[in-house]
Amino acid sequence: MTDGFVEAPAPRRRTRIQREKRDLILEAALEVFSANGFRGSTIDQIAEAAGMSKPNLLYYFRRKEDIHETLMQRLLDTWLAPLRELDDVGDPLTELSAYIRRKLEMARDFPRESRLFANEILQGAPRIMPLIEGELKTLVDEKAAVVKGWMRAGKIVRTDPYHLIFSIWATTQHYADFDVQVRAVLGPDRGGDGRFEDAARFLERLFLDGLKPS
Amino acid sequence: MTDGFVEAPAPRRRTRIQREKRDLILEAALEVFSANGFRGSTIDQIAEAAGMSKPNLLYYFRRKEDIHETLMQRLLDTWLAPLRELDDVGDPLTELSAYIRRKLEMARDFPRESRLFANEILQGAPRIMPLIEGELKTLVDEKAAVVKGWMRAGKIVRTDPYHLIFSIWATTQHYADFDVQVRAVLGPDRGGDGRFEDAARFLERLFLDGLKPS
DNA sequence: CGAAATTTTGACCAGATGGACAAACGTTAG
DNA sequence: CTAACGTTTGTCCATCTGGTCAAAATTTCG
Repeated sequence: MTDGFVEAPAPRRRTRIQREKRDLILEAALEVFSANGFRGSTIDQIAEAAGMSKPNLLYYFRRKEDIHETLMQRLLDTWLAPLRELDDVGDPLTELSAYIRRKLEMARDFPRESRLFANEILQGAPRIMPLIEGELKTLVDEKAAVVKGWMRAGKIVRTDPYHLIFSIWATTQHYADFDVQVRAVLGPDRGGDGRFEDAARFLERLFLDGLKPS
Repeated sequence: MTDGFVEAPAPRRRTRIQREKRDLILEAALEVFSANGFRGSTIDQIAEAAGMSKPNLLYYFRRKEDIHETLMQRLLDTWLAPLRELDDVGDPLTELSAYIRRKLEMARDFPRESRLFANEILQGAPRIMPLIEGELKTLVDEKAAVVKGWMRAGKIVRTDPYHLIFSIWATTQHYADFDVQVRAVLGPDRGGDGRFEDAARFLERLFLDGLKPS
């Protein structure tokens, strides 16, 4: 009774309906939040997208913020998964290429997640700063150390591992976050489904060899 | 009387006060919009930031959307300036390096502009799609052709000029749009003012030579 | 089955927000 | 100086929005 549960109805245990409906709401909220941002989204919109009434939705999540918080918490794991897979053993250049490919696949397959995250960071990460400074930073530090090891071993060029990770994030997430711009600029011909493969080819080349002709 | 002016009080000509106050409002709106997004910002916030009352502000801009529209229109020129300077003559690799440096300087010196733009694109560019498909696309097409010329001449590696431009946008704007994340991950030591120089060094290296050790 | 617990709904509320308006106040040019 | 024009303010309004609540409907389980 006194322990700090933040979620809506669960004094003891989640029922089947609660699990189902909460998932439904989170899916709807992902759709709405990622398209309109937190403040740009209304509970009514989410409720409608989830096929239920507003008071009904509020039975499962007391407050709008709770939905967002739960969503972000679940999201972060998915979001960091590709980086988690970056493996110390195995050929460095292959590993990095694979990481870039995985991140690009995520931008293609989970653009809503990417935009939700981008939205949050853009606003100064008011609701997830602890996660950034905690879980995310820890993982980046760990993988930056791995990359540093590769550099010391002469397997890849000596540069800044942090900025390397940033540049991979930036270039890949760009295809989710700035999708409308990418499609508009490429035009109807080249902006179709093939754009991710083109991007993959380009990025692989860029990160391995740069632009200077050999 | 019948020509299509959208702006507030100007049946004929702007007065001195109108020019000054409108500039004041646009500056305040840049601050507020870039931090909270369009829907997340209120006229009251902008009015307060501009040091005037809400009705007074509404005397200069009839509607919230008008402020945003004017802001975006003025912004786009500044924003595309670095790309405009990309010059056909001159050494390609030097030109590209200079472009990257200029874009990074813009991310450093005009982060609010970058975030405002990112916010708008993230939401699907509902208010500036015409500018994207028009002015922006035209310029990119033009400069992509220049880059293509360099490739044909063997001055730089043969890849996709559009994705090259995207990757420069993405990596540089990242330092404005995702600033809080960058600073949080780098930590208090390395997240200080030096981060832009580190980024500049890293990006120059990446775009020229890639990661593969020679 | 039938009581208890869970879920759903309609009605309602308070505060925020975009915007209208007329009256008061300032400025400027003839 | 003063009339015309430009600027500022206080007040007001309709709508939107997050959230409450009690009653009704449904599900669960002994």
